[in-house]
Amino acid sequence: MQRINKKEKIINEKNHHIRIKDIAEQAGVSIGTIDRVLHGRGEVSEETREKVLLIVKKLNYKPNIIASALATRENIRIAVFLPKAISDEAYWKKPRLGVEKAMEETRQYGIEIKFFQFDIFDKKSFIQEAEELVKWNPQGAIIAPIYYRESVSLIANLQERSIPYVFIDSNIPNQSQLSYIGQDSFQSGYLSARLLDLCIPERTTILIINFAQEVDNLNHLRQREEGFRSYFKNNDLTEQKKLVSLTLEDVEDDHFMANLTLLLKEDQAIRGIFVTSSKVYRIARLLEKTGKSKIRIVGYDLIPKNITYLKKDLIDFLINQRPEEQGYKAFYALFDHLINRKSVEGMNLTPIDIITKENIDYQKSI
Amino acid sequence: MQRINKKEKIINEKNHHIRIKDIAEQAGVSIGTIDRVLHGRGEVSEETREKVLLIVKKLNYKPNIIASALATRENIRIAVFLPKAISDEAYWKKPRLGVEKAMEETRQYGIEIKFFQFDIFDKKSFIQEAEELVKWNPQGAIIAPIYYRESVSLIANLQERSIPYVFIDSNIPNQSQLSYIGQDSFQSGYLSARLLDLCIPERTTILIINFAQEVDNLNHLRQREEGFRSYFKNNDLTEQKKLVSLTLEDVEDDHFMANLTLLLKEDQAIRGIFVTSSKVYRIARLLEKTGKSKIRIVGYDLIPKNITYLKKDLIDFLINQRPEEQGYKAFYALFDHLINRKSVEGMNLTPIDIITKENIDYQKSI
DNA sequence: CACGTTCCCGTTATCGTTAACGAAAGTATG
DNA sequence: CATACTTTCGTTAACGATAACGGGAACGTG
Repeated sequence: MQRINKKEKIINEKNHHIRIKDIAEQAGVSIGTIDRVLHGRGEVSEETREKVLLIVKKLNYKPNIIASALATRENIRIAVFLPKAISDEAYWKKPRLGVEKAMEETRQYGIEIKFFQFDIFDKKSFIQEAEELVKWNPQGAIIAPIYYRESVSLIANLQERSIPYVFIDSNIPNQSQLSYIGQDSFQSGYLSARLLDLCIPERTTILIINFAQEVDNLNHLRQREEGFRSYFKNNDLTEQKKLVSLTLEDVEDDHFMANLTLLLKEDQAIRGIFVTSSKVYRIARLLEKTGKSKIRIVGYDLIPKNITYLKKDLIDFLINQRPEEQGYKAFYALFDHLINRKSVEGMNLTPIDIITKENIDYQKSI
Repeated sequence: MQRINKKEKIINEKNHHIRIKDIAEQAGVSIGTIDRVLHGRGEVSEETREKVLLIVKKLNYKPNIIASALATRENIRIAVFLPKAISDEAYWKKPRLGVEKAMEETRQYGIEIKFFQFDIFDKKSFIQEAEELVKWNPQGAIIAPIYYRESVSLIANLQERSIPYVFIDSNIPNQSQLSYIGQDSFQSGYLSARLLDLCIPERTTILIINFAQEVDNLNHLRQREEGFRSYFKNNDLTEQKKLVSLTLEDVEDDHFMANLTLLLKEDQAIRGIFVTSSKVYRIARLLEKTGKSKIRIVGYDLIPKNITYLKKDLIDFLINQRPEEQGYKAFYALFDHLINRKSVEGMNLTPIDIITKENIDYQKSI
């Protein structure tokens, strides 16, 4: 008995696909004309244009991007607009690494990347780099829209030149971004609340700590706290768990240290701390000195200092935003749009990873 | 002042790379000869072979896989050897989806995939499909080595024909697999223990439930339990938490239901249940009827039934193995090896995801 | 009518690699 | 020495898309 197994076999379309040559034949024109129609290059009469487009559609022509990449002479330029990473271990290093990884994978496609990195504390540098970006005249851009007003001005500029762009990390809704890649901050706060709620006894207090002067993700911080509080509201736990918000100005201050230590000593009901940013290591450092006892701590981001305290059991959970993956995906969103000519998802919410001492070593960055 | 920004600009190598033509020129031979040397095709004298290889190395030649894919006529065949998925929602559907996704992305590279799927309860079908696989004569294979002895025989066969293969889901150490892609079961059990330990009070009992007759991942189940128990040993918690193992034979049995219900009623100290497999929904289903009260439940895999109970708060944590990603990465391991000609990581341990009701909707499968 | 200009289009070299074809030289055999 | 065969190599047409080049027709202008 002969087994055919046709269903099991996925035949690649390499051996039977539509080429430009085929369209040209069907339409009775030259391949040069097809090229002009498909790329809006040169002049074509309306009549032949329509005829060609009809046949392209009928035959369901998909360009061979391999051949296209090979034949294209000019590089495609993609601009990456991110905050400067302050140190090597800083958060903003990571999206950049993701972009570079994706770039490395697509080396042969002839894509040129240029980073425009602004000082996160200096609005002027934001504006200046934005100008440089536009001057470079890229075919696509990856943008972290930290400053709202200035970002809107930048993207208006891009819009005008019909340069596609994707947002990363933060979103500005209702713009014409090709895609947004980032985390749902509200939900990550909501999740953090669940984790703390599971881990600490009833009738206790939870501290929510915000560090001020974090310009770059003010919105994130707010939404994380909102999500955190919503969890307790939605689950009717407001009676059971007391939430106390705290905004700390200058973290290196001894004053701050003393105050918080005092607070923790006085209020023995405090059994959980939620830090809305990656600065959670500062709280952990403090508790390392004064003794952590039974307090559970949740914070954000896998930066080295946080990982150290996670492994020392001084931080219990870290929420990971997969920043490398965000850069990686942002690049591929543009790649798919510009090179692959396929549609990309407009909203790409990064998974919310729960990281503990036990799974941190298995977490791949990309 | 002119800004150069050279450091910021990554120039793509498209504009200055070494071509086969360049090597041919340097070596004083034809491009046909280079081709023969690089691919071991046809006859070349030892003398010219060495000369060419020297220059290839000296110029650090990297083939342009774009051009290579375009010029290659014959498809590359990759065999995928997995258990048959019993239903649409079954676990084994997922690695296949991952392979298909990767396949779709590399459509233009001319790769042909054929699935050889065996009945997981029938060793004979394993052997038969393995024979079919070898007969197909692929250039690479993705293998889930469920049956140890039979797998060893299969890969001996592949070895002989120098067909590279990657293991997925389970590993057989010290074989010549190109890569292993799967989870560290021990560690996932260890992590589960941490989660339950965090969530339930001291001086309580935890039930470890194994479902028998799960041929496909007997080893996984064992290692998960081992990891789970190790957590309590390593952290000196054996006094504090009592662990009780339970192996259930036939889960649809009323007897089982009655027994477990009784056990939970009798022993009020039971506050946590760890199910070592994706069958956790059965326990959840049971507790839905009898009342869950304050018992925390951890289990494996994001199959639809489990997700339903997770959202109903009847399962607290699910451990995700990212099965789609495993298939996806297995494919790319072979792709990198066969097409990209770059080395691949021999050990690729999948991240151990903690999934709760709050982050399940943000979990991307690939 | 000569000339320039514009519009529309066909032809073809090129991207870097593959692989088929066959040529030239050397070796073996009668 | 003629013939067949082997070894070693060079040449070249693909792969599919791009884009430069230039040709011919139509039209306008003096």
